[in-house]
Amino acid sequence: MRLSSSGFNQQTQEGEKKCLNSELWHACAGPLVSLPPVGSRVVYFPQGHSEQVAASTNKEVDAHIPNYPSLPPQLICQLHNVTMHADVETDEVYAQMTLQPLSPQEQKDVYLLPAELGTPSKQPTNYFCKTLTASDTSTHGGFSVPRRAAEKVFPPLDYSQTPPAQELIARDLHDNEWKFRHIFRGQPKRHLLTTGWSVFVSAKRLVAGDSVLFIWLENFL
Amino acid sequence: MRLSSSGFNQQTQEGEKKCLNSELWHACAGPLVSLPPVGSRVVYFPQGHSEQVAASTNKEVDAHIPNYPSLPPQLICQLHNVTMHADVETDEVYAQMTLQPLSPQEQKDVYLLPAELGTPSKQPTNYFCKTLTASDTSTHGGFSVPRRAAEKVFPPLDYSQTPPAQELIARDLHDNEWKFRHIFRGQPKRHLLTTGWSVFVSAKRLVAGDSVLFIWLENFL
DNA sequence: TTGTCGGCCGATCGCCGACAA
DNA sequence: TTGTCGGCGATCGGCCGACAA
Repeated sequence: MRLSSSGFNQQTQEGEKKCLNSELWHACAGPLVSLPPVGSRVVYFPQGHSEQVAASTNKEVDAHIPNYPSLPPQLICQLHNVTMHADVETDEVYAQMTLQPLSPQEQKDVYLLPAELGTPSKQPTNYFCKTLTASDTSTHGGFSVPRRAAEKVFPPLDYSQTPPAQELIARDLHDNEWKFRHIFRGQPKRHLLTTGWSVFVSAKRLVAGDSVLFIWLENFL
Repeated sequence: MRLSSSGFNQQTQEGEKKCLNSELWHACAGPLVSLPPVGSRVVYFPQGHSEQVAASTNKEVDAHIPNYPSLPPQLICQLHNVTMHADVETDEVYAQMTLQPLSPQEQKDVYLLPAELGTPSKQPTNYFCKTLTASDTSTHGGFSVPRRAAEKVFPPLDYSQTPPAQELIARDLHDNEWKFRHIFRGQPKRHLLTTGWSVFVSAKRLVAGDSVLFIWLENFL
């Protein structure tokens, strides 16, 4: 099971993109994930990290990961840098952190919490997540948008037109742009993503059971 | 530029497969590559290896590769194991070797060359390699087989039929099976791979300029 | 409300010889 | 000898509402 995601933005100024990616990253990571602030002290467990790397990589890489029998089981470190990433292949989100072990003397020093402690992992409210059905991923048709989701998250349609439709432009975690035709049609009426959807499905290699997450950042005037 | 390859075999006994993979591996590696026999002594250059790994992998893996400033620039080792591999994504061939550093005393010991020294890197003779043209990789048609190659490497056709055709079954480096329709038709007559070829092209993500290598192992009665 | 389907039409795939490099 | 092309039938993609869960 995998998760793909897109964020819409209104092509305003620069600097929005970083904001979008951060919000999108947190939306994908979920509310249980919060990142420690730069400058804070964290505990690093070498053995656990080594086992995790060994388990998640193949044997060949194992050969390059030596044992350090002399290492203590845990190290008090200072966090120097945090960057948010997403796997190029799977869009799985992860964070990369630079840690520096503190000497025993440094550990005794007064620990001043960094002022910016707790840039909170604010979850976006204008988002929706759907598990893809067989029809959603089939080549036979498009993506069926749950009604409440479309009304809350997507830009409003002009319902005076027949059928109401618009082009949506979204960006994924890698800042790639995707275009979707959003239409409100059928009997009974429903929201659909048609043109552009199948390109997204095949590019992300989505199958039934995977999930997609959409967020919407801008306010409309 | 990439290289994909296939070997045909006649579904005889077991144990053939390993032979096929070894021959196919050497055919892909080329005549300049020969593997040292198990038990022989080899020289390992840690610095060169480290630089090579750093250059061929991304930055994140770099973080897991520490420096060993105290290591000597070269280590005399004994070769314990050699296995042949091919990259799952690209079919690039490589070998994995297990080395054990020898103590100074062991290095002084008499070095008995292993008896099996020089299992030679025998290059198969029944093979051909072709650089793919735009027509070969286009979805418009199949694969044009050079005439001499088809006559030397492929199983013989029954030319009394019109048109002469047969189904070829081949295995790649990962032992996956591929089926191709081999037909001799057109004016002037030529050998073509039609049905099944486009599946192979898209699965291996071949483009014009890549190469394919076919070998044929069995004798026919 | 929304998942799946039949209908339908246009785009692409893929097999064929013609032709020329 | 073989790379590319026009031709053409068959298949697939993808948009539509019908229908039912």
